[in-house]
Amino acid sequence: MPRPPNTDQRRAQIIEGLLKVMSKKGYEGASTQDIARAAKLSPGLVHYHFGSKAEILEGLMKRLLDQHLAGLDQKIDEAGDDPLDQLDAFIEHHLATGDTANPQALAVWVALGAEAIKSKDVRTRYAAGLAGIMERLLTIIRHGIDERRFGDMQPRVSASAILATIEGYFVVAATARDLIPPYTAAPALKAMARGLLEVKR
Amino acid sequence: MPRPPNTDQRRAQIIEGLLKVMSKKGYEGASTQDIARAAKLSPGLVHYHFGSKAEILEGLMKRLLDQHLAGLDQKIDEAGDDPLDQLDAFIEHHLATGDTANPQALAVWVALGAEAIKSKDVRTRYAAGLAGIMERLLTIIRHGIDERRFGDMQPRVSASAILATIEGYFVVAATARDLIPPYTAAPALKAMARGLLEVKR
Amino acid sequence: MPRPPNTDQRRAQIIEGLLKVMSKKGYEGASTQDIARAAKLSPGLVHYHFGSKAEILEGLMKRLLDQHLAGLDQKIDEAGDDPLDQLDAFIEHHLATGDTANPQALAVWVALGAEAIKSKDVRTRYAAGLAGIMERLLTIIRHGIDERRFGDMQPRVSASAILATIEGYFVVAATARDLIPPYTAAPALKAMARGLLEVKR
Amino acid sequence: MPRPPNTDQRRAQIIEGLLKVMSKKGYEGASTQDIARAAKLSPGLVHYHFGSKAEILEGLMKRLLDQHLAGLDQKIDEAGDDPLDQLDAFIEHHLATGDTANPQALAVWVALGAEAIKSKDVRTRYAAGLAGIMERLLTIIRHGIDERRFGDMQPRVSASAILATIEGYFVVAATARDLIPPYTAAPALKAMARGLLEVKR
DNA sequence: GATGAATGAGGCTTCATTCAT
DNA sequence: TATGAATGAAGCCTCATTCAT
Repeated sequence: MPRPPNTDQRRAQIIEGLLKVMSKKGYEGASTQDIARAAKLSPGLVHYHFGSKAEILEGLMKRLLDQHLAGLDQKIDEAGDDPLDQLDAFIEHHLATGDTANPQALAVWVALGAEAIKSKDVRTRYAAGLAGIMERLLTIIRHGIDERRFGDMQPRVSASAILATIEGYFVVAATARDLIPPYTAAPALKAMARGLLEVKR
Repeated sequence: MPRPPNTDQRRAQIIEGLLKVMSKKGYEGASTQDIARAAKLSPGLVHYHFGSKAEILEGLMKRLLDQHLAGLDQKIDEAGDDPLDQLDAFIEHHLATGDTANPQALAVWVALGAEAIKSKDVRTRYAAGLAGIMERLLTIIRHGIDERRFGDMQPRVSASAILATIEGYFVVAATARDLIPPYTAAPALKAMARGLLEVKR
Repeated sequence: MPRPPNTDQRRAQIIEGLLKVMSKKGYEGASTQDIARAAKLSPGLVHYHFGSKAEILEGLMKRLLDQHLAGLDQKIDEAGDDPLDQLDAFIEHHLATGDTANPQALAVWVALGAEAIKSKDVRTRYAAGLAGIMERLLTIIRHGIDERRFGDMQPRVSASAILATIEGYFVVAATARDLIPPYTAAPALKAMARGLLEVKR
Repeated sequence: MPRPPNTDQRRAQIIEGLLKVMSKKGYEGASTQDIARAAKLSPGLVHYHFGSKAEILEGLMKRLLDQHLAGLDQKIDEAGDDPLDQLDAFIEHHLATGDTANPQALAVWVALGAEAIKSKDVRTRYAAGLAGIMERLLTIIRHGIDERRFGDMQPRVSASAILATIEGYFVVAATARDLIPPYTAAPALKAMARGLLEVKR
């Protein structure tokens, strides 16, 4: 009499465990036992559901990106058809709420950036994540250019600059939050982006 | 007739060893043996010259920051008295040359950001480093405001935004360089900064 | 369907391993690997069941003292109500049987004395152990005084002297056994104690 | 032009260094560097004057014993010809002055006892030291018996018992001094010895 | 004689992973 | 599925000893 499979739930639990631990200790610092404890599971079970620590990380990245992009797409969608509104929605989704809400995800994201340097696998996924985000931005920018709301410039240049600013705010917020006056990140980036995109009116 | 002291040289060698290894494997991934090998020294010697691995990291951060700030100050100085020229010099020092020259230092800097989340010590130093860089930027911005070349805004907001963009370009360059069109980082940030600072003429 | 827990047994095994090794090499000389080998366990397992080498020592001290005091209390109990009989039982429990039986425990006890000088933790426990033994002795002596079988003197002075003699026999037996004529320790201490306690009849 | 040899002085310095360190950290805990530091000498010099750490210990034991026996012989000599006076002098030399004066030497002696269990070399020397001390005691006792001041008993039994008490006081004083009421060690041992030796008048 | 840098083995501990149940 | 014991490699660091000067 087989018990009902709960693999998905367990995997989610474990990924959540890694998220918690990793936000404080990084990836290498997160031992299997730490993860198990944070997930309230036994150590053996972790390797039952994941072949290796690296696989958990893979799962975590996927979850983080999927959630982020889903939320982002929704926000952009809700912004309507105006490219400037869409741009603002894009920026706010990344930087609003006390300049980057969820500090755990923030810390993990920064840790992932460092991990990407060491591991080709992580780098590939991390870059794909950034590319996915940038894709949304490019769509908005191209739309703005088409509508003549933005100047005629190379979208990739502007998009990568905006993306870089967001990434940079993440790093600074996670390591030296005091340097950023509260609630200024999103407005500042909006101003910068307007300069870059030569927004009309 | 003792052997001539060479501690300074050895310490520099070891720090250089950490730099090399860390740029590929991160801090935790850089084992004592790795560092010794990269420095072409015996493992025991590492701990003869440094009390702990953390101390080597401390030395590395100091070296990185001191060199960076020295170069930065010189560039700003050479830029003359015009605040806009100074701003450009500041930006170029960080982002010119194929969008951030020394890839090793770049990778290490990103790794340090991640390490800063885990270790209070590293965080303190890292934040101090960022603060030092920002201080230069604030000086430039205040100078521009005084001269009425920049609009009248809160310098810290602009400074942190510019700093964030630089940090973000570092991360993206180190992890997903393809996303940045070559040689566009400095110009893009200059454009953004002009928008933000309401540069006159 | 988990593997049945055997932590208690394993811990006992490891403590036994330390006892064996320590009796020959002392505490510092007993390496983790030595202990594991003596316990017929893998090195990693030692730290799975004990947080540190110091914890194993703690366990060993506890075991040694608990066993010793349990045996001692039983012997005193069996001696009946006569204080002189109790005293003799006390002395014999420590010094009979070829002048201190278990040579392993003896050697370990001497090593613990040395360790007590270096480590506050060990010192505290060691002193507590001595105090526990002395407590039994004090009870006997006070009982003898009450019954007017012993002279009227300060019990602590006599008790500490008797305790010192026992401790000293341990050291000499463990390091220069030849100096003690066989089977003379207990009788000699009994004679000394009688002089000290002014035993009547 | 050879410089004046100072080997003896240096050796004494180094031995003194070991004494200091060993009284706090034991023999294994006393690293070569520790010893050098305590002796205010360079690490290299330690091995220039002593072939190994073990040799320093050998030197220390010799110094400790020679000094001790010299002082002891003098005290006994000063006590005159009365065997009881000699006995008291013997006891006082070991236990007077706040129950064992020099705490450093005391701690080292206890550490040596533990070391004797591990190392045959140390054991041989340690046993020889004890034997030397006991020899003095035996001489006194035999003298007392001859003079009919002591009863007719086996001198070695009494001597080893007295020696054991002294050793034991050392251990207790070094590890749990509180258990010994101040200034009671010598008087208590005198009383015990009188019982044992059946001292007349 | 003297200095202090250099060596390399070994110690304690952590950890990803496997295994018996 | 689940548990938690078990393994063995590897990491950081200490240390007696040697060596170049």
